[in-house]
Amino acid sequence: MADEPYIARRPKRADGRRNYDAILAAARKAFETDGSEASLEDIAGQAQVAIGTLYRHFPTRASLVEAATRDGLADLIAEADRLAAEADPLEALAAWMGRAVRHFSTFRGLVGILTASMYDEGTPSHAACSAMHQGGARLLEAAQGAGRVRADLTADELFDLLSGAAWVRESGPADRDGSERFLTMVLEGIVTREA
Amino acid sequence: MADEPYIARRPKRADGRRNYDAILAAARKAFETDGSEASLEDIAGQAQVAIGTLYRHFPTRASLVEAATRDGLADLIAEADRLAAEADPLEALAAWMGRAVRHFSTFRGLVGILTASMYDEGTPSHAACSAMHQGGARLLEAAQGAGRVRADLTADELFDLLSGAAWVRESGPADRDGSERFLTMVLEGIVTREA
DNA sequence: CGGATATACTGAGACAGCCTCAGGTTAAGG
DNA sequence: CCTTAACCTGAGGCTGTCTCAGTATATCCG
Repeated sequence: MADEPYIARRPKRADGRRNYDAILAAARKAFETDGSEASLEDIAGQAQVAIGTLYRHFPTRASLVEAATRDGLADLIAEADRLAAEADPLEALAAWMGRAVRHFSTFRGLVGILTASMYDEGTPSHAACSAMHQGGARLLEAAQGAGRVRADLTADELFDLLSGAAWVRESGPADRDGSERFLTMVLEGIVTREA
Repeated sequence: MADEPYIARRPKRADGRRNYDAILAAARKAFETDGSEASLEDIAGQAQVAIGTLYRHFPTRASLVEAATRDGLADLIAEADRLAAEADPLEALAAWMGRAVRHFSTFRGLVGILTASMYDEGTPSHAACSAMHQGGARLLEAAQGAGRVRADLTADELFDLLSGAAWVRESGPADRDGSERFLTMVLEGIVTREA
């Protein structure tokens, strides 16, 4: 608890809000193009704002990434709740896994930041990551309760599998998205089954 | 074929070889500690060599990484051949997968470089990566031929799974190596089987 | 409307890391 | 020894991060 994680707050003054939003929009575009390591100076330039202004609103790169992906993560968490109400727990889990992988690989570098956030409390995205962890764990437990998923799989392990799939998606060649098949293999296993 | 990939060659003069080796040793240590993004200036400093000397021997970071991991990759390839001679094809494949994952995560950032090399011919590690790809593919085919592994799994997909596991290993918390269980899940699948 | 004031903006500059290249050094062969 | 190709050096240009002293202005309130 040495220092509070920076959660960028929407500022009070009108010009502040304008700049905050402009920076966020520029950041989303830049992250999409160049990944999470996009130049902050470029982002500031695109937002027509001096570099100091960017740092005023987003003191760390992680805080900017967090703000840029906040809505998407919230959607993902909401989706977990929605799917939990579905009839088939295995289908719900599988569907959510696909969605999670897609969110994790919104842009290059995101999975890494999210994974780090999961285990480091002093990080802007930690709270949201924990919430997502819970959502995923609930879906997993439901599927396990129904006897559809092996009982010895932990939520942490599930997220390892999801992160791996997301990493493959963001790192592989542009013309091949391996994550779909990746998840199939994870679900079904690569070893043949006895009939 | 625009430009040849740069494979660092052991230089001719005695002082050149000395420096080359010193840089390589320093690089291995630095990569281990700081990952593949370790400061090249620091590495040069540790090797008691000016920065220009480092660049003379290793014109790109990738070429230094390639040289630093060349032996390990060669061992891995040799191991594939050795295991191919084993009795049980599935055991051979599984054993090799574990070994591959361990090599891929020798230090932070390696998997990314290796994955990029796999699909980009203009890269120092491309040749070795291709050889490794072949070795893995042979083990896979053997296991598939024996009916032990699902026939629709391609070698590319296998490497996706391995890369994912390696990435989890290098990115996860230091006190938990998720790659072991990761591979178990990949092999067996997380969905329960009908008896 | 006209201060007062907290909030916000600016951009120069310190610093770190990458990479190049012109100029100096030296090992090795004859 | 002398030649020469191989090698080494480190200043310097460049990009990018991050800070901070100085300046501007939105907003509130009388």
